[in-house]
Amino acid sequence: MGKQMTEMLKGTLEGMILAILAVRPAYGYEITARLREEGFSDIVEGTVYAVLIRIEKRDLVDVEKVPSEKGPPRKVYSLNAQGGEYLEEFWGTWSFLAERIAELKQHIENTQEKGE
Amino acid sequence: MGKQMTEMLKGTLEGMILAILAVRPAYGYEITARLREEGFSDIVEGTVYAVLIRIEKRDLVDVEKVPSEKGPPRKVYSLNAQGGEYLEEFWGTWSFLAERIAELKQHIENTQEKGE
DNA sequence: ACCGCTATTCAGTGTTACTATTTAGTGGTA
DNA sequence: TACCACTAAATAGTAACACTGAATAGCGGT
Repeated sequence: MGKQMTEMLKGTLEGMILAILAVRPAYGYEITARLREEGFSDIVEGTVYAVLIRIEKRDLVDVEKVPSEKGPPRKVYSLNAQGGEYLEEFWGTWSFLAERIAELKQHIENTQEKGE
Repeated sequence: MGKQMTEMLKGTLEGMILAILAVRPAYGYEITARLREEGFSDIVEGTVYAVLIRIEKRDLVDVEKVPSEKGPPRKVYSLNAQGGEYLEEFWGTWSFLAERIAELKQHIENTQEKGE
C-alpha cells in the first residue's frame, strides 16, 4: 500500500469489512482475496485477520467454524445486530467526512477558476 | 471526537489541512477555528499544530512569522510546489477509497432490496 | 495583580495497519 | 517418502497518527 492509503485505511478498513459482511457471511482468506480484487492490491492476510479478531472481541460479529475441503477449518463471520448498529454509525461518520472533504475540494476548484 | 471519527481522520486530517492551505495561507489557531466551525466541533489546537509541524518538516509548506495585534506572533503556513504535488496525490488516494466505499454501500442497498 | 483571549509547543497515550513469520490442513508430484 | 503449492489462521513487533492535558507566551481590560 502507498503510505497515504495505509493511513487512510485506519478507521475505514474496519467499516469496509463490516460492510462486506453485511452483504453475506465470509471468512478471512476470502475477504482478503475480495479486497485485493477490488483494487486494494497489496493488502495482506495479517491485516484482515487483525480486524476480524478485533470486531469479534467487540461482539460485532458471530463466528462459526466450518470445515474446508482445501485446508484448515474456516472461521466464517457474520454481522450481528450490534454490528449492524455499529455499521450504521460508520456510514454516518463516513458521510459527514466525505461531504466536508468534497466541499474543500470544490472550494479549491472555485478559487483556481477566478482567483477567489 | 467520536472514536470512529478520530480513527477516520488519520490520513485525512493532513490532507484537509493541506487543502485549506491550498486556498490561501493560514496559521494554526485560525485553521483550528475554521475546522471547528465546519463541524469538527471538538478538534483541539494540539492536534492541528502537530500536523503543521509534520508537514513543515516534510517541506510541504513555507512558513512565515507574522506579528499579531492580539497575541504572540503567528506562524503563517502556505502550500509550496512540493505540497501541491502531495495534495494531488492525496486527492487520488481519497477518490479511489471513496469510490470503493460508495460501491460497497450501493451493494448492500441492492442486496437488501431484492435479497440478492 | 488578575483574568480572558490569542497563539504555539510538547510529552505521553491508545489505536490502527503493516511486516514478517509461524502453524495447520489438503492434494499433487517426483 | 519428501517436497511443494495452495488454502487458512494467528501473532509478535513496528511505525504512524490523532488525542489528552498541560505549559508557555503576548496582549488588553478591569
